[in-house]
Amino acid sequence: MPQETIGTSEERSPLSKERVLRGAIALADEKGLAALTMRSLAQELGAKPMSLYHYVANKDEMLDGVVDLVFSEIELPSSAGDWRVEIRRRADSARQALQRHPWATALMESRTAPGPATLRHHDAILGTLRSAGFSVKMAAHAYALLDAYVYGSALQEAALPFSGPDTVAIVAEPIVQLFAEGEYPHLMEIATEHVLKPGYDFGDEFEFGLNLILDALAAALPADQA
Amino acid sequence: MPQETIGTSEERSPLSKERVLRGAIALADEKGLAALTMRSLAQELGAKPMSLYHYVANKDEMLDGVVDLVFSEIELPSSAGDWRVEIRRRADSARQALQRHPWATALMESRTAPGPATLRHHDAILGTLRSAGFSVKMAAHAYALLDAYVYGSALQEAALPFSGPDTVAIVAEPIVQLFAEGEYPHLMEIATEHVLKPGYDFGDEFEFGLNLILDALAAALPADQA
DNA sequence: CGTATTTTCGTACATTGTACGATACTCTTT
DNA sequence: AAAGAGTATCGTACAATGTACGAAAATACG
Repeated sequence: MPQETIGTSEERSPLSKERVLRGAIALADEKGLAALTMRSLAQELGAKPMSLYHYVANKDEMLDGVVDLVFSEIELPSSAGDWRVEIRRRADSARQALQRHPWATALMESRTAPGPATLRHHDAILGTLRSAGFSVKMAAHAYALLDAYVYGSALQEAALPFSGPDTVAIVAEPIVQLFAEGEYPHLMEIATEHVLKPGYDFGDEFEFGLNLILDALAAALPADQA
Repeated sequence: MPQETIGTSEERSPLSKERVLRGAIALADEKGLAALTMRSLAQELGAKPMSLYHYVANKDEMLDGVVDLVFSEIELPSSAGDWRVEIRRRADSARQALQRHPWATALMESRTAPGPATLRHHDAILGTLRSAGFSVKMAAHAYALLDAYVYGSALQEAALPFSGPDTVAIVAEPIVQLFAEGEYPHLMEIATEHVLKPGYDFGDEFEFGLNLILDALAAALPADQA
């Protein structure tokens, strides 16, 4: 049966690096990072495994590209306008991107080779800080601080067994029972009196920390400019 | 030649979960996380691969145990004494632990099941904050903030292609040349005027951020207590 | 001793990344 | 249209990995 161009709705749009990387992201989003294998990705794209290697040198390099693509989803801050607004916007945007792709945080660690989107991203933030009046040194400090916080929060959130407001209780209840023995009293306290309360949202923790950092940086700005 | 109890200095101390986990850490420290395979670990321990499975259910559970062991290396803060001193001590200690085991940061992401050392650790920090006078809610905020910062910094540091003061220049110089084209002007500026300066140490960035956060939390404490 | 339990291991298999070379396809030049 | 050159796809095969399964060896205990 050598006919094949009939109605098989298998879309065989031609491959490309772009399509490979986007397919990888989609697969990781859908089935998790562990399910992202060259074989399954090829199948998803309607191709055979070895075909991918025409667009990526190897899996590691592909993951580098994937990370850079995720970075490109993050809104860049502008150097004009209020720096606090701009920095906050990109922080929220980064958090959202890493929420959409929770596996990405893990990836960013192992990859040491930043791609163009990553570099552009870093450059934009530094530009915003410099335009706001921070000295070179202070901009570096602020940048390291903000970045550590954003990625650290993403790490925390990815490790949480729940996501979104009010979904906590379902998962947490049995866990709380486990150490009701009184071995971790303060964890208990936080859990029952804060996290398990209806309406709890991890996003609030994020906003609190971000505000605190921005306020403190704003307070340090005048002295730095002098 | 069926003799074997002679002088072969292969130490065949009996296996144990402890020995397996510590061996795993040692191997990851030495050869990197990718080199940590059940086979190589078994060899390191003078055993055969399948023997390990009497002490760990599978590799994933082993990694959970490894992460918990790394956590146990971090100094716990005390609830007595100045909270800022205590929190700082544990932050520095955590950074050091994650510097000793740079691969651990990546692991912490994927594992969702915290071990006893991890729980004890979290509990101790919350205890210190509560003793300092923070409200439940504020303690949760402060804790999330501090933790995100510490792990985020570890993530950054692990991604850096250098480590320790003054080792930057060697690696960074050629990179800087690469985008000397002027595409990333602010990165250039930071690089040449700050990071590449002799005496640069990433640890200084860490301390700056930690101080800023602690100061801001201290400032928020009185209002929170009221 | 023997017997029961624990600890160690040998073999085997499925899954992964990917090296290597062959095939199919596309485009230019005649 | 034919031929040739390049490009994109793929088939086959191999080494490395986690680990299921059950056998063997070591140990503990009556």
